[in-house]
Amino acid sequence: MPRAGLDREAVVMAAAELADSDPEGLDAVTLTALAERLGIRTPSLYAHIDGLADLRRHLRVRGARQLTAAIVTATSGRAGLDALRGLAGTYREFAHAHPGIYAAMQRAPEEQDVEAAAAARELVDAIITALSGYGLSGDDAIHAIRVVRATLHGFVSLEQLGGFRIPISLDETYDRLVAMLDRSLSGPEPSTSSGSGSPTRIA
Amino acid sequence: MPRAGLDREAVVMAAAELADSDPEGLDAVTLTALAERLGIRTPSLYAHIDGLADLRRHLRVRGARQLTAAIVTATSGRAGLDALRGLAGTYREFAHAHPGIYAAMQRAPEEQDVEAAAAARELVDAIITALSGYGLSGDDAIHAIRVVRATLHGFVSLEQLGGFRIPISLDETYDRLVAMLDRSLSGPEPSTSSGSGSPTRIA
DNA sequence: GTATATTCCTAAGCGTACTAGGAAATCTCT
DNA sequence: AGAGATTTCCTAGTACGCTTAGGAATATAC
Repeated sequence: MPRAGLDREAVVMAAAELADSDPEGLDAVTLTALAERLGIRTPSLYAHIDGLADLRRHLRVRGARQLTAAIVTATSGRAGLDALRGLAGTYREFAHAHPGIYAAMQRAPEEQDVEAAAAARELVDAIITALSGYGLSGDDAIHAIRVVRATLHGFVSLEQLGGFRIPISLDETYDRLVAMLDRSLSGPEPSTSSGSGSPTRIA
Repeated sequence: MPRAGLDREAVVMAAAELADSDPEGLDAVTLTALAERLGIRTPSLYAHIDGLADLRRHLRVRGARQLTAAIVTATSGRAGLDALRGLAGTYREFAHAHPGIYAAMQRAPEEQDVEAAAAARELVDAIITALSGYGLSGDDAIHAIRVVRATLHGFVSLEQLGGFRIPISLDETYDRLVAMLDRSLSGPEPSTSSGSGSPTRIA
């Protein structure tokens, strides 16, 4: 019996392609379907991954890294609204191009998964770096980054769930949302302030 | 063999309680676990629901209606920032109190599911009504409502996914997010305008 | 009180994840 | 190049969840 010459990368990549291409999305990623796509039997997958949960974990980490890289390339050398637009555009495009992976990233990781934690942290760091031109610091920076992440994720998530049904431009809505974020990031710190922590903490 | 005296409402309610109480969340809602909780055998559930997909559908609709009702009671008689705060607070509290149901609501409904579509529409209508005090109209209103929905959902979703790890007040972040929305809703229409549709369209 | 409908059951099928254990291919090391 | 060790892949089989079929007991309608 000839070997397929697989390794973990190939298996995870195939799973990612399956998740992104199948209309069922992430639910289409069964070990059976994945093995069939790779031309091997289901139990043979266990030579490369440690079961379905482990595969999903790899998908999550892979997606986070991919998105991080895309954000870095899209925002390096840019600042302010320019960087924010790059960030927002990249974020949304990633979700459109990789709906299955984006869905996989929306599962809470295990508590002790250090690899996933590191990948998530790098993603947040990339966003912080992209928005560093706004000159945020201390707790303000943390709150601001949280607001940006929540807003971008919320829009993309609702868009993917089919939450917007009226036939009016979603691009326009997204532009306005980005403009709102820009005003919020540029504007004066709100008076609600509660203590100023050490500068350049991480959100 | 005595009967348990169930009906569909009781079955769906038990499923909701299971989803909200179990640490596994929505994944804990299997027909086997649900039947056990109700003291019947798995196939007996089919007298009340039409399988797992149908059960999830009912959970989705039930959640949307519950959230709609909560928003209506929390915002009626209030306007402007007051109403926005009521809306935002209710939204977040609902997600905290009902994590399983909120998760169930984040699954794309079937295309032809008119009941789910109606429930979703009523939810959006409740938000529109809550924010009517801002005097929005036309396409601006649609974009504004979309931005509000995306932002609230995004924050709550990230919060549930464990996306915020730094030990800095999430309440404070949420307050700032709400303040940002208030400024955006109150401020002048952005110059990006592209046509003004008929007034009081629905987002 | 009888006929009908509903609720619940057991039995059985199918699909998916997973484990055990073995054979063939590849790698390593001299 | 060849022997031993490792890896990849296999078949066989278990466990569990969803689902259907068909029957018996209970509630409901007239």
